[in-house]
Amino acid sequence: MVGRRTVERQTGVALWRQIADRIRLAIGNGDYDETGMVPPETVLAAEFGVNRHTVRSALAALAEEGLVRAVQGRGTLIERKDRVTYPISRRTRFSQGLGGQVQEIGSKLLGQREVQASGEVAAALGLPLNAPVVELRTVSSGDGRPLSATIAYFPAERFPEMAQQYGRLGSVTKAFAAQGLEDYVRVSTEIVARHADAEELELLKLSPGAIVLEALAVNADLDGRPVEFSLTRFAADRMKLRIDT
Amino acid sequence: MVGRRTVERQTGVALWRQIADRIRLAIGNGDYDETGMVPPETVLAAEFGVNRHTVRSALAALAEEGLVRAVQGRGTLIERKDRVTYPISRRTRFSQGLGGQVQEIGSKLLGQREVQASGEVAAALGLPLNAPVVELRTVSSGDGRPLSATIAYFPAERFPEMAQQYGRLGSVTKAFAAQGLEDYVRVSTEIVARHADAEELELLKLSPGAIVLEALAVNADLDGRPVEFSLTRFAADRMKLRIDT
DNA sequence: CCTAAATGTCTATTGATCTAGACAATCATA
DNA sequence: TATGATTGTCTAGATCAATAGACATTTAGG
Repeated sequence: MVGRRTVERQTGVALWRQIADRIRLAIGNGDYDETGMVPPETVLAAEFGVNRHTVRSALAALAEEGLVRAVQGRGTLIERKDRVTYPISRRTRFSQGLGGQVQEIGSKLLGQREVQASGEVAAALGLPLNAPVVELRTVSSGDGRPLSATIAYFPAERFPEMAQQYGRLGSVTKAFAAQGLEDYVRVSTEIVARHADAEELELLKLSPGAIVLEALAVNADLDGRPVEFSLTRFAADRMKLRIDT
Repeated sequence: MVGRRTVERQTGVALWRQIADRIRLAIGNGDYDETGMVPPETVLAAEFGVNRHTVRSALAALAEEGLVRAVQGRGTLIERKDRVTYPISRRTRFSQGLGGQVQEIGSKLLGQREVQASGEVAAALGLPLNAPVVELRTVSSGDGRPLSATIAYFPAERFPEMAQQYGRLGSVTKAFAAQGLEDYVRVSTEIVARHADAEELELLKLSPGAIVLEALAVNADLDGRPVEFSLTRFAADRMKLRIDT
């Protein structure tokens, strides 16, 4: 990996947070797999060129996330190794893609309502401005930890029962099927990365200051008519996206 | 857009930096296109629930980046609207994809050498461990601003002149062609997001604390044999990735 | 059972960040 | 040419982040 042991000062990002991010990445890369432990605090402090207390703040943040557990006299043990891979392809289906990587996949419906399409939503779905659309907000989890938060929009005229069917079936694919749409494909996905905002911190149970990968996706039926526009925010420290082409 | 006007305290990320990130995002989204200006400092301070001085720190950081310019008595003018879209598809070619979005595309070769393939590189290229590979390090720019930094690996036995040809032609596609490979396709791309490290801050001329999108890509010839493994780090505040499927 | 290695806790100090308020300087416009 | 809106500058104080050092506590191992 291409990890460098340096931190930057006076950047608006606290040193303990930078160090926590580095250690989380190193754990995810398997750098500490031999021992199953993070190096001692004094060693990390020397590596990063900071005081031991600063390293302790970083480790405390990782312990708060449940990623490590410090044991007095022994060291800091790694509890979890992270980063689930989320595949994006023409046939992207959330639950299928994660198969095998996590034991339990959960999807929780946070809210549903009918709204008027904003400019962005209307353009994506090929609808006139202010056309009625169904909005679903969901959070998906793997092994009990939230992985992504999604806001999805569907044309209300074509899929009037979307909210109801999703609530019953717990799957977009099944909800489409129940309304006569047997198949659909991913048309485009746009990805940006940014800091998580307050709502995302709560929904995804992120440690504050974390990064989210935001994916804006359009799905269409086999005739090319858009059927879904979704905005998914992935916890960047728990997920990577994989595009197979 | 789904932008919320909240900032988090005691997160290890300074408020001025969070606010700078938000405003940068809003500018990129075209939220201020009507006026071509950022809202007044007092308004922003009220929106974010912070002191005006804190907003000023954020705007100073954006001015440092050349994104805005404050004019006493008038307001803070937007100098650049950001986020170039980088398309990822089976036929991903760096320079072609950006066509029209930026005037000048520049690619600078930082270094070249022959190294032994690490486990990661060997696995991606389908080579034995420690097989000889050519490593190229480059930085690409649009309109004079760096957009991405790449480390690319090529099988040295098959493409012995890779470094030389790239230096001469300035393009991976052309360098391949000069060595008898007429066509190649993108096989897979993995994307993660994280904070930029010190080297990336310098290479990409990022404001400290910024986020990078890291894309690990494998290209193969038409027989499916891998010809290139690359690790590209995009300046997340200047780019978005688009996957057309 | 001692010792080394590691984490846990405490105090004190310095510098960065954020708030608060006041006022100056500049620009657009009525 | 006033006036209001806006950015620029300064001071002071409060809170957070980071350093420094000392010592306690726990664990593993000789």
